[in-house]
Amino acid sequence: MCGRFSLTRGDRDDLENAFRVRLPSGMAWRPRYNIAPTQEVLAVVEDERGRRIEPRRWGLIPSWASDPQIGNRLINARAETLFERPAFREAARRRRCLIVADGFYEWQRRPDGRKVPFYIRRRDGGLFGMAGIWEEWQSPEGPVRTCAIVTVEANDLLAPIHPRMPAILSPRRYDAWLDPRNARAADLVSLLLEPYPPEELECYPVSRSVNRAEYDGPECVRPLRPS
DNA sequence: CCAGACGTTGTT
DNA sequence: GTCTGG
DNA sequence: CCAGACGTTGTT
DNA sequence: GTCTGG
Repeated sequence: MCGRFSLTRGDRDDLENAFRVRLPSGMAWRPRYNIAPTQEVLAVVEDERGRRIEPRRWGLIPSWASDPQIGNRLINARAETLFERPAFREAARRRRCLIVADGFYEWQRRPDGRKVPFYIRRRDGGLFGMAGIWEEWQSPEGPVRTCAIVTVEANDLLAPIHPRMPAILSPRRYDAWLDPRNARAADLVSLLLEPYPPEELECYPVSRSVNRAEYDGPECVRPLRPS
C-alpha cells in the first residue's frame, strides 16, 4: 500500500515541467521527507478551466459522510474496485488527480515479526505522479478537500517487500488519467494496472526514523547500507 | 414516494 | 485488541 | 503507514 | 451521491 511518501526535491520548474502545469506565484512548500496521512499533499487536478496544482488533505472524506473521522482511514483505494466502492466511485468518475511525489515507503515484515522500512524512488531521483482521487466535504467552517492514493499489486521490484504499491503513472498517461471528459471505467482502470517499469525504480532499507510521523528530516531517506 | 444507511486497506 | 492522530 | 493512547464515578 | 427497505 502506500502510507508514507516524500517530496524532497522539485523546485517550481521541476513541478511545472513534470506535470505541464503553471504554479500559482504565491505557492511555496518545503522539502518533505515523511508525508503522513491527514497531512497536506500536492495534487495535480484538471477541469474545464484547465490543469492546476492544489493542496489536498490526505484521507478521503466522502461528500455524504456525517463524520469526517472516516477520512483518517480512507488513505488508499484499490484500483481493482475503484469504480464500484460507494466511498470512491463518484470521485473516480469525476475527480481524479495526481499526487506529486519523489519517493514512498513500504514496510517489510520479517519472519521474526520486525518491520523494516524501505524507501522507493526513481533511479534518476525525479518526480512522479501517483494516481489519486479527491472529494469535497462541507464542514461548518467551509469545504474540506481530501484525497486518496490508488494502489495496485506490487511490481517485481516491490513484491519481495510488500504485496501492494501506489499506482505510479507514466508521464504519457497523465493526460488520459486527468482528463475530466474521460469517464470510461474500464479504460481508466487499465491505465492504472499498467505495471510501472521496475527498472526505473530503486529500493533500499532505511532507518526507523520514518516510523515517527512527527519526524520529517533527511534521515528518513538515507540508505541504511550503501545500495 | 421518503428515510436512512452508507467506509477502506492490509494483515493474520 | 482497537481506535485515533499525524 | 506507525505510534500512542486506551478508564469511571462522583464530587468540588 | 446512491442504494435499500418500507
